Amino acid sequence: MAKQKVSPVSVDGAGFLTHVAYDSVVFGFSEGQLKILLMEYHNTGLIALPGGFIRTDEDLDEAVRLGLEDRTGITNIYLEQFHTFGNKSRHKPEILQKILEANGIHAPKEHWMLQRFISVAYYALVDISTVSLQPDALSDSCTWYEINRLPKLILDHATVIEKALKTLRFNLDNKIKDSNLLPEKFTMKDLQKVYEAILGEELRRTSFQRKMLAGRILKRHDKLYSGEAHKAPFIYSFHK
Amino acid sequence: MAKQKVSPVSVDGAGFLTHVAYDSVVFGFSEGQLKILLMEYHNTGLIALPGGFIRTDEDLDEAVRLGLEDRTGITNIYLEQFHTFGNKSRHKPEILQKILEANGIHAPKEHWMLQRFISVAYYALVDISTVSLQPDALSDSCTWYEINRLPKLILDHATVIEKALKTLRFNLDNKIKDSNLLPEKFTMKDLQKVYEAILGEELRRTSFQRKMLAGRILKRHDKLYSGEAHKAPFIYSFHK
DNA sequence: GATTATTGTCTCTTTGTGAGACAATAATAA
DNA sequence: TTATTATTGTCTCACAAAGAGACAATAATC
Repeated sequence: MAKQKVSPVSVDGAGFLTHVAYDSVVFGFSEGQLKILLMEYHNTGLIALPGGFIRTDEDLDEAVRLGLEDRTGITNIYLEQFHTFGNKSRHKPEILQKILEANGIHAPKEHWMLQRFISVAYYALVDISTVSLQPDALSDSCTWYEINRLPKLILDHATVIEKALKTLRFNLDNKIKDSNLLPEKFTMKDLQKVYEAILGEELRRTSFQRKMLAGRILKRHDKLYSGEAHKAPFIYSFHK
Repeated sequence: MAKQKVSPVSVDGAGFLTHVAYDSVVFGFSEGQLKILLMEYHNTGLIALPGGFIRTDEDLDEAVRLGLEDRTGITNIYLEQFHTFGNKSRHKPEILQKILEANGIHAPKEHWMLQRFISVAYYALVDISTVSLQPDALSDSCTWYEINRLPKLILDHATVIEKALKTLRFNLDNKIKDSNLLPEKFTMKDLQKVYEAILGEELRRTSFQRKMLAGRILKRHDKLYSGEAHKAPFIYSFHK
């Protein structure tokens, strides 16, 4: 359950799969910090992960990809499903009700959006600098938050983020190549900064460099003359 | 979508979360072979993973655990969610219809069991020797199949199994301790056989032994005098 | 007491990584 | 032009983990 364009809806889930929703944890990186994209519902002060519902004629992956592209504006997002949350304690219809009310929608108790949801959670890795944020009708803001300065979130969204980060850390070596966390070209230091932000710890420069070069992930390009008073670093990109 | 006790049901999903199901890939080990538990629906010849639906008052994990305990008879199963399958191409109402018909249930087109499902998949690791199989009303058999001799399965269940095995292989070192694949006490060779069956490759005996002893997973007990003409192996159990 | 199959442990090698040394720059200051 | 400074690319040494094989120590049989 979360944020998506929803036209005034009928009591049954016409067009949507009832009892199923998705949430997405969008990781971005800028200023040496790992960040997460969060939405705020207007007139409520409630903050949540971007998410939505699945149309009856959409694949699950497709629904998540499209919903997210609507918001971030980028195509070719790296997206990965990591867990499905299905505790009955997640069901808090009063919160949904509050959001709907704030938007002038008076839904009866039986309304499908007020019923219990199983939520399939995905994480995404995007290059913040290439994204233009566009909040939708239900939300009044759409903001990057530093991973260690998150606001209070609705439902179990804090838990969802925690699990997303755990999964990302565990799989980082395999995922970094397909991630969109860095621009096309970057230095070894840039790459190391991303690793450090995600892992939440500092890494040895030399070991890191050796490890990265050992894998056949990186393609080396010209040097980058940044104008600073020291040796110029090589530029790299990921092999396709 | 799959096999579970289902009383003749109303058109809406009264008591169940519509559009949501679970499937479980139950791994077992015997005779040096990794096996999987499959169900056959009577009068149809259709073979499927054991699965079922989630009641509106059950946690997702709870529903899977209880459903599986019904079938295998063991408590304390090791269970882990690994993926949620949500392609729209999974929706094949004619198969469900066939199963219902074979059980004398004539469901109208709008029946909730004939609608599209998102299926949350779990895998379980059980010790075959401690399990007593009890097929339910809808199925006429409930059988262990060797992992590399699987029959034709309904829907995308072959894909589900493949992904389960991949996940299990990737996480084996972390999961083996909590698994129920072996009896309480076992030899190093027994343990190696399990690894080999799961990974699908042979392992070096000495390296394997060293690695297992290096981790603090195993407790060593007396020797096992099997009556065979060679040195007696130690017996081990997992530390709790 | 010799034979046979298997087990527990040891050594040698290779690979990966932590930790640090050091020469090679690219701009700036003298 | 030369020295200074910060940073980068690479090298060495130490150590841990894993592949590969050697070998002595059994438990039953011949």
